[in-house]
Amino acid sequence: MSNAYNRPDQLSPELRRRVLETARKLGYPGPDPVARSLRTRKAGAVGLLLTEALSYAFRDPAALGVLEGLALACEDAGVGVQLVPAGPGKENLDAVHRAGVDGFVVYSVPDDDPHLQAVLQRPVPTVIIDQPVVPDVDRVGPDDKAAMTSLAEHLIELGHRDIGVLCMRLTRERRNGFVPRERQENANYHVQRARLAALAEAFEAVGVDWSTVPVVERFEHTIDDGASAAAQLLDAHPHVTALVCTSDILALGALKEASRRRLQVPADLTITGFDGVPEGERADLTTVRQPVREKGRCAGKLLLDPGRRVGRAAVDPEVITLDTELRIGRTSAPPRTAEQRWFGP
Amino acid sequence: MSNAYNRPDQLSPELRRRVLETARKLGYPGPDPVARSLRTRKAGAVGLLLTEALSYAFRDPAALGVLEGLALACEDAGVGVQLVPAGPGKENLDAVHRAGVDGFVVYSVPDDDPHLQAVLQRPVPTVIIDQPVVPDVDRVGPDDKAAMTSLAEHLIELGHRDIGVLCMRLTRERRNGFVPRERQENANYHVQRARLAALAEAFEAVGVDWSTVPVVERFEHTIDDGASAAAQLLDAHPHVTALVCTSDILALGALKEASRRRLQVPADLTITGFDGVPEGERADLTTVRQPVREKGRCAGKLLLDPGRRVGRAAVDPEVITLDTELRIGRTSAPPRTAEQRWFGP
DNA sequence: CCTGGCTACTGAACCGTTAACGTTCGGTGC
DNA sequence: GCACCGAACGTTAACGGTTCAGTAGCCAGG
Repeated sequence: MSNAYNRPDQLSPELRRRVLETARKLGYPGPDPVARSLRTRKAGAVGLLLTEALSYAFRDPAALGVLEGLALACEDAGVGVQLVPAGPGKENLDAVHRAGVDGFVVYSVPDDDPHLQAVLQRPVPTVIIDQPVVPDVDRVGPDDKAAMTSLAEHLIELGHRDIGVLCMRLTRERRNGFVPRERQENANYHVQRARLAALAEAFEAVGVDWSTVPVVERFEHTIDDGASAAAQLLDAHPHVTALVCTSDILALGALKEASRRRLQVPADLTITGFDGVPEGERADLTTVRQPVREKGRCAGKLLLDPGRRVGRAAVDPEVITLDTELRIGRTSAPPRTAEQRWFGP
Repeated sequence: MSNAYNRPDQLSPELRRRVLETARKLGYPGPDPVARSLRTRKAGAVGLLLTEALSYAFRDPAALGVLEGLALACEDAGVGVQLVPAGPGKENLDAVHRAGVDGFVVYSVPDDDPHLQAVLQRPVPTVIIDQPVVPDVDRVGPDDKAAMTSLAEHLIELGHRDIGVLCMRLTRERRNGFVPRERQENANYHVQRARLAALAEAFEAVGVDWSTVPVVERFEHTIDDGASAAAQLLDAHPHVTALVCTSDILALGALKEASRRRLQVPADLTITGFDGVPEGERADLTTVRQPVREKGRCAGKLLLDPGRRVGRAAVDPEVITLDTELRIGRTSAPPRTAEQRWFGP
């Protein structure tokens, strides 16, 4: 029976024909994929764990790029991609336990995410994209520290010393507003932590007291939240000459707010992003471009590469660091001097 | 054992604790999802079949909307969404056969798609979005004919009689260029067929000879292909006063081409789309808005509603028609009169 | 004629879980 | 003190396919 479908060479064409015909007559719909999976120990799909509501992934262009890259890699290998629902707040660990997949790709979850724990307990290979860093687990991501450092140096070279920062959520609990230094350093999102730390280090190196630099956090990652964060920051610190945003989305929001306030970018205010999403490109944003699609592709390949694994564990846990590129657009320029501020350029 | 995990109420807390502890000591990773699926006959996931390469779905905002809606519905029900790779060209029916899912959502495939056949042979419920229409299978979609008729009437009212049409692929085989009427009527994509037919009917009703109306087809569905289609059409028929596009993406391409030619829209040329995607909204495109997200949501709900099914078949196969809305933007206006063309408005 | 080897096919064990069923036992009502 | 009942727990048979050992049948060589 099984042979008739899967090994035409093992039996005579005549018998195969007879078997298949009888099967058809009996209304047999072909081998059951689940039973097959049980026996062969291959589900033919990889799971994608996102910390966000599923629908969010389709809003954020960076997440979309990752998804696209992963889908591409999986398509090549002929396996499906299963979106595992794991919204924040409502912990649904069962979704992780119940997913019939051969491996997981975990995208950008906080250090202490319980879903991640659940994934790691499953006896299947796992690749983490971006964050967090877990010992003995493959990871794909850019060198956030180095990338942010190069961006910071660009701003420093331009002459900015009086900056403000807009960042994404730092913990799983909803919180918005100014972030004291301690919270920055204890953030559960490794990527945000690294970017903030890189900024702090670079600016302290040129004599800026980081504790005076305003950092505003937003839990939701949307253009509107970026705008409101920019507003909050500019209201309290109208003197800043540059807004450094830890994502392009936030930067686009900042641009929106700047335009609402009739601030010239970059003449009155420099704004920078991070990611290099198409929308940012269109706005000619100064940002760090990272190969989002490549991240997904790379993660998929790593997960599916049969040579790399014996049993459940990676042969040799790898951390793949992807190249980033500083992209200088039209949203960054030297700050106005005091005179320029009063008399115009 | 099973009870310890799934029915805490069936045994004493003491025993449960002991069982769980021993399990942990033995390194038992929890019930195997595949074996569970085999036994319970529930995979905890629904498959999404797209006729396009998986990565394409992440490019087309309309497809993305559908995906988002479906993900939303599935998230509510706690089931995953599995993207089934079924790129065009390379037929990979096995991907359909091997997918361990409780049902399929099929999005916009041609009438004669072999993957669709494979899906229908599987003993699981299926919902088709948009196309094709298959007897006894649930379908969710707008009334394309009525929607396109209302758009046509808008153009007719404005005074357009000399139009050109840009449409998406009409068959599975790659083909680009002008489309003779016969090919329009034999298109394997039901939606395109319906939209073209509605246009033809409406314009013939006001005396336009449809066989003189140029229709240009593009296999790929991108802004650039829309632009090249517009170029091809305008080169051959510079006199048209309106370009009707069967999708917003194509219309955005047409806008791009118009701007390249320094044609004023809508003064020199009216351009209309179909779908109502955010990008079109931003361009203030005249279009037909259809609730793409709702399509996905609706399909998911239909598929997962336990009351609607006995065994594999739908109790009462349903065709859900979603409302559309004519959205008049700033890309449509009355055509210039002959004098205006020579002397300006 | 017997044996050895080859091919074509058959049967049974196994994958890990769940759900149904059977057993035991302590408690309650008469 | 006996009969009955329900809760708690142990046992077992599928679920449907794959795989592998084993058998039957055949032909060739000794």
